[in-house]
Amino acid sequence: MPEPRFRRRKEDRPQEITDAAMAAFAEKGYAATKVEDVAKRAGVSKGLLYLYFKTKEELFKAVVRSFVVPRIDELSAIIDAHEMSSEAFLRGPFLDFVKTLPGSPISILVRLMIAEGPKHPDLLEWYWDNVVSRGLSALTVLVERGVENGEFRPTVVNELPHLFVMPVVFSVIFKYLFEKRCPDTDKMIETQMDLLIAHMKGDKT
Amino acid sequence: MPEPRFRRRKEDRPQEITDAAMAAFAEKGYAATKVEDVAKRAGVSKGLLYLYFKTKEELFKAVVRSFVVPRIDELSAIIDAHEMSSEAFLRGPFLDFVKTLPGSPISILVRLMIAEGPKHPDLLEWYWDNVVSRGLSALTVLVERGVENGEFRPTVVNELPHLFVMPVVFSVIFKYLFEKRCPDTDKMIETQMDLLIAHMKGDKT
Amino acid sequence: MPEPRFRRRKEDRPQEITDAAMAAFAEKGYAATKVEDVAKRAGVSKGLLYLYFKTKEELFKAVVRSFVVPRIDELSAIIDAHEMSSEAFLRGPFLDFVKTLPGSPISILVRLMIAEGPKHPDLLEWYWDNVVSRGLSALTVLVERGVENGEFRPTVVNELPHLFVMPVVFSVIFKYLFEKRCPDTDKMIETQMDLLIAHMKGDKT
Amino acid sequence: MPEPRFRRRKEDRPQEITDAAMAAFAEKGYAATKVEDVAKRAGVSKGLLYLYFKTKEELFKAVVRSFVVPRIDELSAIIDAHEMSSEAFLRGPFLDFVKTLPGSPISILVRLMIAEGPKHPDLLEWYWDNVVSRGLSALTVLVERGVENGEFRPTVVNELPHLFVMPVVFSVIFKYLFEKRCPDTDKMIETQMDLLIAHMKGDKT
DNA sequence: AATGAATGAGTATTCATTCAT
DNA sequence: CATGAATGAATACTCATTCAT
Repeated sequence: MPEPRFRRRKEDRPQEITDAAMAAFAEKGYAATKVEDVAKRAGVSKGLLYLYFKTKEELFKAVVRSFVVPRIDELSAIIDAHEMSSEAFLRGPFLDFVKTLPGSPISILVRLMIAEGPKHPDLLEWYWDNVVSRGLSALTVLVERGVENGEFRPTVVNELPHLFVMPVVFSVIFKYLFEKRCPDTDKMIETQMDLLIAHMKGDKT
Repeated sequence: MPEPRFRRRKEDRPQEITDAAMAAFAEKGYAATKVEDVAKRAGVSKGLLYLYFKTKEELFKAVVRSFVVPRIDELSAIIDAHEMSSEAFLRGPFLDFVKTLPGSPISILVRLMIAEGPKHPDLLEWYWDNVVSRGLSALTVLVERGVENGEFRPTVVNELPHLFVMPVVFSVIFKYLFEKRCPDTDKMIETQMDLLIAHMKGDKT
Repeated sequence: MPEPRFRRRKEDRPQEITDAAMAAFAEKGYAATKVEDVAKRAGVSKGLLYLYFKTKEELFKAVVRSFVVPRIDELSAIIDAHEMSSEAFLRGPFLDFVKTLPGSPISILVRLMIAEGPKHPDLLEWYWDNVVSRGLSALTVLVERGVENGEFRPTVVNELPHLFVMPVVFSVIFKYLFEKRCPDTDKMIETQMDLLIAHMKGDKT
Repeated sequence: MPEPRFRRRKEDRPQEITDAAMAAFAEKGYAATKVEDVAKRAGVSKGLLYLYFKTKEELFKAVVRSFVVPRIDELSAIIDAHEMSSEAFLRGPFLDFVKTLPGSPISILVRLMIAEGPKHPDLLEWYWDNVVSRGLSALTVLVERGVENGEFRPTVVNELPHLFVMPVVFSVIFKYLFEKRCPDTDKMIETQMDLLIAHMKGDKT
C-alpha cells in the first residue's frame, strides 16, 4: 500500500512548519536557510508552506512567536501561583526557570533576534512588549514587594532588574560562540543571584 | 600632469578597505553588505579589493582582526603599566576601558560575531585565543593577585571572571536591539563591579 | 433543514463561470488572472471549475465563444429581418449595432484576442470561421446587392468590406489605450460610413 | 584559439539586447518571454542584461523606445523636408512611409502595446506624447494647411486625423491575427486615403 | 458532485567572483 | 596595478493543476 501523496492535516501544518523552520534556523541561521529546506524538513511542499506563511519573513516571525509565547505563559503561571517571599521565589522557581533557558530553543531565538532582529522592527517591538518589558516589570514588582515587606533594602537594583537576566543572555551567547570553553552556566546564573540578593539584603556575602 | 599631492599609498589600501567594510557591515550586517559597496566606500574598484582579499569572508575576518587587535594592545598596555591595587585597577582603568566599549565599533563586532561567527570557526578560534582567553586570563590574574595580597577573599569569582564582562556584552546587545529602552549602560557596568568587589571583599554593600 | 429557495442549478454553472472569467479577464488580462480568482468570483470552488473546464486555456476559449455567439446571432437576426435598401440598412441597423461595440464586452474580447490569440490557433480559426468571415461575407453580400439594384457603383469596397469595420476595431483599441484622449467613437464610425457610402454612390460628399 | 569568454563592448550592448528582446517579444509576447532567453539571443549572460536594464519591465520600455524613436525621427525629417501641396504630400511621402509600417517591427510594437500597454501607464503616456499626439498634430497641420490654401474644404476630418492612421492599425492587427486571410494592406491604406481626400476635396470619387 | 489542501515546475532577480583590457 | 564589464549559480515566490476527503 503506497503512502498517499497527500495528507490533509490543516490543523497541524502551521506548527509542523514552524518547528521545522526553527530547527533549520537553529542550524544555519535565517539568511542561510532556504525556504525549500524548511518545507522538506516539514515533509511538505514549498507551495503549501507559502499557503500558511506569505513570506519567509512572516515565517520567521511566526517561529519567534510560536516558541516564545508558551514560555511566557509558563513563566506567568509560575509567578501567579507563588505565595513565597521574594527571595524564596527568586532563588526557587525563578532560578529554576531561568536555568532551563540556555539549553532550550529560546537560546536559538536570542541568537536569531540578534542576527535578524533589526531587520524586523515590528518583531522587535512585539518582543519588547510581550517578553522583555513584561519580564522586567515582573522582576521590578518582585523586588519592590521585597523592599516593602522588609526583605530587601531599596537599591539601584530596583531600577536595574536587567541584572537578573544578564547572565542568561550572556550564557546563551557565550555557549553559542565558544561551546567548548563555556563555564557552567548554572553556576554563573546562581552566582549572579547570590550577588544581587546579598546586595539587596545588605548582607555580607 | 602634476602628481596629485596626497596620493594614496599602496600600504594604506588594506586598512582603508577594512575601514570601509566595517562601516558597511555596521550599517547593514555582513550578509546584506555587497562587496561592491565596500569597494565604492573605499574609493577602490571591485577588482582591486579582490586583489587584497581573496573572498568576502577573508575580508570579514580581516575586519575583525584589524579592529580588535588595537583594542587588545591598548588594554595590554594599560595592564602592563599599572602598579595599583587590584581593586583600584578594576575600579579605575579597567572600568574606564570597559565603559567605552558599548559605544565603540567593538559593539558592532560583537554583533557580527554573533550573527556570523559560527560560520567561521577559525575566526572564532582566533578570537578566543587572542581576545577572550587573554582577557579572562588577565582578569583571573588580577583577582588572584588581589587574593594573594589580602584585598579579596577567594571566591567563586576566581573561576568566573566572566562576571566582569557580562554587563558589557549584555549592554552591547541590549542597546543594539532596544536602543530607546536601554538603561544607562555605565551604571549597569559600575553596579556589577560594585557587586563583585563587595562580594570578593566580603563587605556589606 | 430547509432547502435554499433559489438553489443554483447545475445547468447554469458553466455560464456563471464564463461570466466571472470574462469580468476577471477584462480587469487584468488573461495571463494575470488567477483561476482561483475566477472561481471565487463565480462563487465556486477551484475543483468544480476544473470539472467544467479542463484547463485555463479551455476556459478562455469558452469565454470567447460564450460572448461572441450571442452577438453573432443578434446580428444575423437583424440581417435576416431587414427589407431595406443596402444604404438604409448600413446607415440604420448596422450602424446602430456597430456603435454599441466599443462600449461592450466585445471590446474586451478584441483585446484578449490580440494579446492571447496567437497562442490559440484553433481559437483564431474558430473566430475567423464564425465571426470575421461571416461578418465580412454579410457585408460583401450587402454591398453587392446594392450594386445590383443600382444603389452603388462597383468599387474596390466590394472586395474590401474590412473598411466598414476598421473604425470599430480602431476605436476599441484607441479607447483602451488612451481612454482620456479618445475622440468620439460614434462620430468616427459614422464618418467612415459617410465616406464609404459617398464613395460607392459616386456622390460629392 | 578559443573564443574569449568575455567580450567587452559596453557601447553596443544595450542595442544588442533590445534587438534580441524585440525579436523574442515578437515571437512569444512579453509575458511568455523569459529574460534568460533574451540574454541568450543577445549572446550575453542574464547578469549583464540586468546591468543595463534594472527589470524586465525596463527592458520592455527600452525596446519600445529604441524602435519607435528612429521611426519618429524619420517621419519628422520627411515632414520637414517637403515643400509639396498637402495632397501631394499625403499621397506621396506620407503614404510611402505608412505603407512600410505593417511589415516593420513597428507592427510588433503595436501588438505589444495593446497586450502590455495598460500595465505600463507611464510608457503609454510617453507613447502618447512622443508618437501618437505628435503624429496626429502633424496630420492636423497638414490638413489645415490644405484648407488654408484652398486644396481642401473644411470637414470633420480636420478634427479626426485618426482616420488617416486607422487602416494602418487595423492592418497590423488583422495581419497579425489572420495572416493568411489578410487582404492587401497597401490597397486598404491607399483606398482609405482616396476616400479621405475625395471627401476633403468635395470631389466625386 | 464539491471542496480546498497539496503539489512542484517555472522565473525574475541578486551578487560574489573572474578576467579582458 | 587597476578597472568594471561579464558571468552564472543560487533562491524566494507564484499559480495551474491534482486528488484525498
